[in-house]
Amino acid sequence: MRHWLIKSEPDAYSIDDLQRDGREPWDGIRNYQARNFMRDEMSVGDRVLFYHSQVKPPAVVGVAEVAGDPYPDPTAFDPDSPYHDPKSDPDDPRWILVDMAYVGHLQRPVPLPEIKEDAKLEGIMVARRSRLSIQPVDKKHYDRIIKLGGGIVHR
DNA sequence: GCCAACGTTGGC
DNA sequence: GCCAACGTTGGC
Repeated sequence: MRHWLIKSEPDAYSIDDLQRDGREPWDGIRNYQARNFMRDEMSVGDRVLFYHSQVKPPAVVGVAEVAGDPYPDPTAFDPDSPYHDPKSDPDDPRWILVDMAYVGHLQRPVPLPEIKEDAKLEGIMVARRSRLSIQPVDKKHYDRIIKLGGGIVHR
């Protein structure tokens, strides 16, 4: 099993939204590296840190899991979607996604400044100002974040 | 709101 | 195929 981190702006889609929905297609990803992770490297059941960006402070707030196999992102074909991409041909889809399912909240959020200061989290991608919205996370870093967050709780 | 980082586009 | 211009992300 691999571990990941996904970023979301809570104003657009928060961990509470994922809890309410239970399962959600992770659509709108328009970065090739992030797409490749979903298409080629994620497996059902992989655990995913859910990170809130664009808030003060940014923080890991919960955990999701990969809920299904990859398939074409339908929003790419929808002219009314903000994610519409006319260059994505339905016969050769450019954008691929997986569904994410809610696992739980962290007992308390782990803010970015704390991630940066923690010696055991040295090298974690999100501390390096990476703009990638889907990032692989080492198991030891994943475990450390869960520990700093006081464990996973179901609200 | 600023701006650094960085991915994408398009002219040549 | 290079690279300047441009657009977006996202911390601060």
